[in-house]
Parts: sequence; C-alpha cells; structure tokens
Amino acid sequence: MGRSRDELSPTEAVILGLLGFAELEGEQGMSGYDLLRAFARSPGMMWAPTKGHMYAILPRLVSQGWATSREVVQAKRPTKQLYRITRKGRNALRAWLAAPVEAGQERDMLLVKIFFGDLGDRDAILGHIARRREQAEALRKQIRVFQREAERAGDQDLYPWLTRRHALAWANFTVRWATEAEEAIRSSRGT
Amino acid sequence: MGRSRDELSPTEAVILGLLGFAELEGEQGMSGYDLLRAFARSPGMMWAPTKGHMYAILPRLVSQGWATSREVVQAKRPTKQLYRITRKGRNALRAWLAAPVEAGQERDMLLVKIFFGDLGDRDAILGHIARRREQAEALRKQIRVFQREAERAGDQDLYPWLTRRHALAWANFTVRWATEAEEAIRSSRGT
DNA sequence: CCTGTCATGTAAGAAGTTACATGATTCA
DNA sequence: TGAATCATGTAACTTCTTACATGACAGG
Repeated sequence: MGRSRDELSPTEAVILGLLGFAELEGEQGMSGYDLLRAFARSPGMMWAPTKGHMYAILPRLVSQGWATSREVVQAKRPTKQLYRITRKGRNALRAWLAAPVEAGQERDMLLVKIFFGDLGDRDAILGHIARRREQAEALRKQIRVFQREAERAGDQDLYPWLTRRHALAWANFTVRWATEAEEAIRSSRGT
Repeated sequence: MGRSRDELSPTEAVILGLLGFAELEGEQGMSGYDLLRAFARSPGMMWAPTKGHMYAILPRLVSQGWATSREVVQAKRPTKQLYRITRKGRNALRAWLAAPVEAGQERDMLLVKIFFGDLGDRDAILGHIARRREQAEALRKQIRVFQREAERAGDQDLYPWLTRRHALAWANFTVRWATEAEEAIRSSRGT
C-alpha cells in the first residue's frame, strides 16, 4: 500500500486515457509495449513518454488502484503484462480531464532562440526557422493523410477529429509565420 | 571545481541570454531578483523560471565560468549579488543558440484533454476551450500594447519584434481555432 | 499598521530522460 | 548472419516545482 496521491501526472493521465480507449473498443488490455507503440503512432497531437517512464508508471497505476495487470505467458514471445483501466481509474481520469489547463507554460525553444538572436548567429536562426517550417509542412501532409484515412474508415469521432484539425491549422499557421519571418530576417541586411 | 558539463539547460541558457542583453546595454550586472522580474515582464514569448530554480542555477553559472558574481552591499536594501556574463558564457550561449531545436515535444494538455474527450465531460472541455480562447484574446491585446510601446520607443530590434509577431499570430490562430472548435462541439448534439 | 518591495536562499520531492541490461524469434 | 521486433525492467541522473525560512524598509 504505497502512499497515495489522488491526482494524475500528465503522463499517467495519458496512459490511462489510452487504456480507457482500449476499454471502449473492447480490447483485453494493453502492455507497456503496446502503449509505447500507440504513442509513437499519434504524431502531432501527442508526445511519447519514454520507455523508462512508462515502465515506472505502470506498476504505480496498479498500486493506486487505477488499473489492473494480468500476466500473459506466450509461446514464442516474451511474457507480457496486460493492463486494464479500473472504475477508480476512469474516475481519476475524468477528474483530470475536468481540471483546468494551466496556462502559458509552453516553452518553445525556437522562440527563445529567436528572441536572443542578437547574441547568436543569424544563419543558425534562419536554419532553425527553416527546419520548423519543413516540420510543419511534413506534419501538414501527414495529417491530411490521417484525415483521409479516418474519413474512409467512416471514423466519426468528434474529439480526435478536433485535434487533427488543430494540428492542421497549427501547421498552416506555422508555415505562414515561418515564411514571413525568414523574409523579414533576410531583408534586414546589415544591422 | 565542480564537475563540468559544457551544455546549457534551457533555463541556464535563458538566464545567460538576459545577462548577455544586460551586457549589450552596458549594465553593471543583474541580481537573481532583477532576472526574475525581467522574466515576469516578458509574457507570451518567455516563461519564467521559479525562484528556487533561479537561485540554484546562478552559483552554478559562476562555477562553470559562464558568469561572474560581485557582492553589492546596500545601505537601505539587502545585500545582493550582481552577475555578469563572461566570454566563456557568451560562447556557450552562442553554441546553445546554434544547436538545433528538438522537434515535436510540445505537449499541450488542452489538446490531450480534447483528444480524450469521450472519456470525460463535454462541458468541461467546452470550458477549457473557452478559457484558452479568452487567454489568447488577452494575450493579443497585451502584445498589441507592447508593440505600440516598442514603436513609440523607436525600438528597432528585429528579433524581439519577430517573437512579438509570433505571439500575436499565435493568438489570432488560437482565437479562430477555438471559436470553430466550440461551434463544432456545440453543433454535435447527441453523439 | 499593514501590504508590498527588495533580496537570498534551502530542502524535499515529483517528473522525466538516458543508458544499461537481457534474450528469444523472425525476416531478409 | 545481422537487424528488427517483441518484451520488460533498473539505476543514475537532471530538471524543475513547491514550500519553507528570514528580515529590513517604504508607502499609504
């Protein structure tokens, strides 16, 4: 009976969220490995916890009563632990989802690096901005593919769709901003 | 002679950056307190390190040779430490500014909460989005004020201007997105 | 007299990353 | 034969936050 907290860390919440989705879809449970893969496949709207963190959190979810685990021995594959969310876990998650999002702590290092541009190298900054633009262009393409796939699959889930919309809009915004910024820097020859 | 690293943590970098600006403006140095205030006055483009972190980092900057400190005894105020960036510090900062920005680790909890919307409460999510929209509206106003102040002061610094532009564009993007998202959720009565 | 400013720090802990460690199976 | 997949974990470490602790002076 480890000491108990009742609030979820972001990573705990996100893991419980995936377990919650698995439950909705009638799956028998997910392993740490499954979860890690699921994260890796959701670019643009979710980050991936590291392995170390994942395997540190899973037993804690169980000890808090937010999930249960079941050992599955396999013939040709290593033994794995399948995790399922519990009622208590769903409640904790619901509470976390309802808690206000603390504002304004997004720390985008690109912006920081631009801000201090006078102390650094102009070409390096142009490179950073170009890379950000390219990433946004790539994300944009990828999201469009996702969007089409989801449509073809008859996927009508409102909320995931909203996050795709956001990713797409963010990408468009970023490409536009980056393009302008690059121009502004280039046309400011000779401080 | 503590063990040495040669890379800066984000917070170390940002502190050195402010010390670098102070140097450019011919100031005699900044105290932890000064730095904390400076951070607090740059909303939308910079986050503020906490006090605890600030006072933990400053001596480390000195022990790494990135800054020097000088004790200033004051008559009517507590004694303070003034920090100045060194040549080595400027080099370390320049290297940090030139290092690529690692991509895609922005974890916006709002998006996460929306993504898992089906496991939570619809009205809570509407509330989150509304709050985000209001924050963006407030930021937009504030940045416009900043922008006008900078213009009036004849401020021609390209880079800080670019970050203001970004903040403004981001705020506009967010207001637009949030408005659409709110509508989309409201008009989707009855799953 | 009370609140805010000036000014610095410590201690404890949460959150997260990186590197290490293992080992069978499958596919090219 | 070598790389990728499946599968789980530990240990050490960095980063950052929160709460605690102190104390003089200024302004209303």
